Amino acid sequence: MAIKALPPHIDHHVLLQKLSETSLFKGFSEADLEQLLEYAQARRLESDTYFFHQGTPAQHVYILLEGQIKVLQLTPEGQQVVMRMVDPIEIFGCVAALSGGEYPGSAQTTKACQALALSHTDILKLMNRFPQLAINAFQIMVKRTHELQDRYLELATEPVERRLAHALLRLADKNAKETDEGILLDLPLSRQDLSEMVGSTLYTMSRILSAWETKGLVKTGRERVIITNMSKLEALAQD
Amino acid sequence: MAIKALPPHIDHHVLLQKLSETSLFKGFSEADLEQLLEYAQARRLESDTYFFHQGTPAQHVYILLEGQIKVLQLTPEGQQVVMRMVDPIEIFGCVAALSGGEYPGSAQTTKACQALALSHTDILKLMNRFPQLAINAFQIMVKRTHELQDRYLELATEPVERRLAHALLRLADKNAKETDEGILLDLPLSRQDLSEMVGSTLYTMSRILSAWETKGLVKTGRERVIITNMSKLEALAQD
DNA sequence: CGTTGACTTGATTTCAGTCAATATCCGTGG
DNA sequence: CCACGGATATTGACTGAAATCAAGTCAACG
Repeated sequence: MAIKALPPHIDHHVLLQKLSETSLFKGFSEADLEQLLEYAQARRLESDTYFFHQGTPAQHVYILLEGQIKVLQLTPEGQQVVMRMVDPIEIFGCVAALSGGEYPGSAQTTKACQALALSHTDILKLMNRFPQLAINAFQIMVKRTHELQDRYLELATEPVERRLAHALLRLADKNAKETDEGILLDLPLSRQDLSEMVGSTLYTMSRILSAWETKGLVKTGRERVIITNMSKLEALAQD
Repeated sequence: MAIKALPPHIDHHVLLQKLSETSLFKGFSEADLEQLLEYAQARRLESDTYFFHQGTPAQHVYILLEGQIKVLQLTPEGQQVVMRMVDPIEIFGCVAALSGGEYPGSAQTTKACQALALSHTDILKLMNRFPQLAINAFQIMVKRTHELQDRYLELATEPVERRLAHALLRLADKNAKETDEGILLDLPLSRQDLSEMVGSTLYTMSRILSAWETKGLVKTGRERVIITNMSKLEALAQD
């Protein structure tokens, strides 16, 4: 029950409640979760640090409680590509850790983060005890694969501008914060970051955002994007 | 034991042998396989037809015994992208059918094909009886995801020429056929097909292949590619 | 302030897509 | 057997989207 090193501001019951809503632990009773948590370790990381690095043996699955991370892949030439953004109550590192290989990418924090870690071996044990855990993991994989396929298709067929629109809409889905100016994407978001999500360059991002700003679709600032006209942006993304 | 509609030229024992080597049925005894096959139906399809279409409910998992198929995805604008090629003793349709949604792509035969079909519901039953089946399915998903990630990275960072080189090398891995001229890619392979694998156009494919031919890397013909200088092609793919 | 990192903008280049014309191969049927 | 028609492929000319390169601006922060 006692999770090592979990900071006091996280209420135990709220935590259980939250966990029972994650895709990994969906359908688990409080008692089951208590048992699961026996194995969990808390991890706290500052902004701009790494939970794990590409190519290292995958020893842990993580559940993000607070903050945000991005999963990066690095090409041999050193170019970065953002594979996905992870927000609280999502798991990451699961593909690698469940199959027992190496992490295919690096997990970089974009804010201060609080997470739970479960070791590779413990997870397998737990899956034996709770078959539902394996089923849930499988469902997560399936969903992940679909998302990746969608983005692959996008990358193969759509021009940069539309890809950027899609990327912003996806971010808005998860990180929307209403303000009087519009929908603020609530995360540090440089032109460089955007270009890595979209498979382009920071220059092109800058140009497109400028053009959109004059058209009244967005307001931009240093590492900030505010969507001021959602419907027009959606129209742009589709056709 | 008796599989409906399986043509006589397929020997039962050879079939069992083959199946036990597939990633889905790895580790299964002959007796287990016999039981599994109770549920299997044979499907025979001509070249250039479809096992299933994108967007239809995923009712079956298929195991390809003979021939070859490609899994296509179609954009709303009608552009095709080849997600992967499937060769004998691989399974396809598994992601969708195991998760119970719709097929995310279409499975088109490139040759006459012989396959076994297992229904969605039967597979779930069998997974209960043989937990190893679920584990194997999971491993397949993991591998598939990795491959897709690799190709995503490639698409996001590499120029067309290198992507084509990679695509040909991947095909050579699975469909190599030694000839006196070099390594023949043993499948009907039009410029159009290549462009859909690489995310480009048939014109660009034609130009690149012509250039390569004058450099002595390949020999090309109508729907044929022969790799004559593998090491140079590999060098091109890497850097 | 001065330095630094994020951003913008213009000029230029390049890669690859588009369009159009032509060539080549292959099966089919007269 | 040859001619025709329909894929399939090649090639050239052109265009365009986006990358690259190069200044330069702006805001934050010690």
